[in-house]
Amino acid sequence: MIKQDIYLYNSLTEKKEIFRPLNAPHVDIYVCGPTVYDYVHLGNMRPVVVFDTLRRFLESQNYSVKFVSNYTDVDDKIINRAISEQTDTKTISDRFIAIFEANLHAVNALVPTVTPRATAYVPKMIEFIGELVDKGFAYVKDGNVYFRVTKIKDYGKLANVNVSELIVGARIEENINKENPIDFILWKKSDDILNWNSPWSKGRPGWHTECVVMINEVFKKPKIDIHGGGFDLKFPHHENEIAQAEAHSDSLLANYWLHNGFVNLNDEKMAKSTGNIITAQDFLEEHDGNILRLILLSTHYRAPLNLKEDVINLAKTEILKIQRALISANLIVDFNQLVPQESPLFSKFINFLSDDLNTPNALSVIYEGVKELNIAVRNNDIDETSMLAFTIIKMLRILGLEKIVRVITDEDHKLYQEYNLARANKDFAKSDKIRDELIKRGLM
RNA sequence: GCUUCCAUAGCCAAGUGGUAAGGCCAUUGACUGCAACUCAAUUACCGUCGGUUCGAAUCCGGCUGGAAGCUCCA
Repeated sequence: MIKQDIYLYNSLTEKKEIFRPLNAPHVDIYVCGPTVYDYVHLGNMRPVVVFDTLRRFLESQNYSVKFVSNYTDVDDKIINRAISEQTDTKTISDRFIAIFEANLHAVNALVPTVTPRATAYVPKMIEFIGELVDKGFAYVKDGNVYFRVTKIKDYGKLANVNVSELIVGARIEENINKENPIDFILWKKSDDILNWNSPWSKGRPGWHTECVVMINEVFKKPKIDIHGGGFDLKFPHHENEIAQAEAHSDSLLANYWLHNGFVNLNDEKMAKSTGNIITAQDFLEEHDGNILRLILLSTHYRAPLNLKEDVINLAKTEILKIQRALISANLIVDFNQLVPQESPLFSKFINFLSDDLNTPNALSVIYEGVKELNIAVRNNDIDETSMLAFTIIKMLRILGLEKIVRVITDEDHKLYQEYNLARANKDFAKSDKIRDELIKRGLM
């Protein structure tokens, strides 16, 4: 039973639309994953957290989600790295996939239903490209295959770019092989260390083709519900995916195109080219993954997010605030026996998430709950405490922040009771000693 | 050059036509054996100029400042 209407901002139409899956309650989501040639940086973690949260939210609303995120393991950068390290590309890919997956785990992202690797689908890509050639949407030149963009009448509809202006824009590299400067490559002739035989040449597929084919193959259909990724992928990557899907299957590939904003570092774009980056690995070695997750959810997913020291400290403080409230609640109610009853706050929370995944507002509901919980605990209102704790934990789980909930042991309970007893007996020397221990355990 | 987007308190950040959510910080008070925690109270006319409107942070236009895309990129 689906609970209520959900609105999502669709980049394709540039407006919020009511979300209607093609085959409810099933939802198909594809998110462009990383090219696995190096450590990912914090910017790469944004789509991970955003779309994982979308998935969790949809599942909480009783949708059954097939969540697919690929690994691009066919790429010049991987080849170059493999050559410079005198190894093969698979070694490089495997290494950085493992690191990336550890990063995903650290931010408590659910494991995707499927994580296809481009290398596993190359024969299908060759087949796909062949069909485009047969249909006249692609042409072969010197062993390379290019997509004939002019065959797509409204090319540019996603990124809102104009073909003639693009050409005038002149930053497109001159390539005399192409019929048109904006045509993009589907098959690249190459005898590098990573290549496949094709009817046109020994070579490898183009990046834009990889995603389309993986979507077609993994979902076994030409059109899915949601396609996500960073803003920068809108053009040309997603635009070109759409063009190929239209040519191949007369489909726009996905009904809803979602794009997350960028992460800036100290007011500058986070980019490897300028060296202004923090790798996810480095950040997560220094800070808890929940901190990163909270930071990424504290700003609406489409807005830019500026990372700096203050923001990290703020996230730490906020997590502590939630933790403290739940600990004090846990000291008077058993979390294993919470009455499964939701506070009215819960529907407010869901309403915010239903409005284009407004996580900042959703978080504000959690803080509201925290305040109510603190009051309930102080009043020793067991029923209210139980209900609020249940509700807050449920909300945290939907945001993927449930790991911040501390587990209180029997020993902790006992210690706390001793503390209260000592205070009641005005044995302050003893109570202060216990207090130190409680603080040490993070319980006060 | 072309195309988009953004500009809300010391900081983070919602709100997109009816007189500014939430959090951090700060100040004051309550609670406390002292403290911490917690609770309560206080703190913004929304970059700027002009227009539309009974009414605008919210719509339109100019200006200033900033960002992104047009090339690999989350």
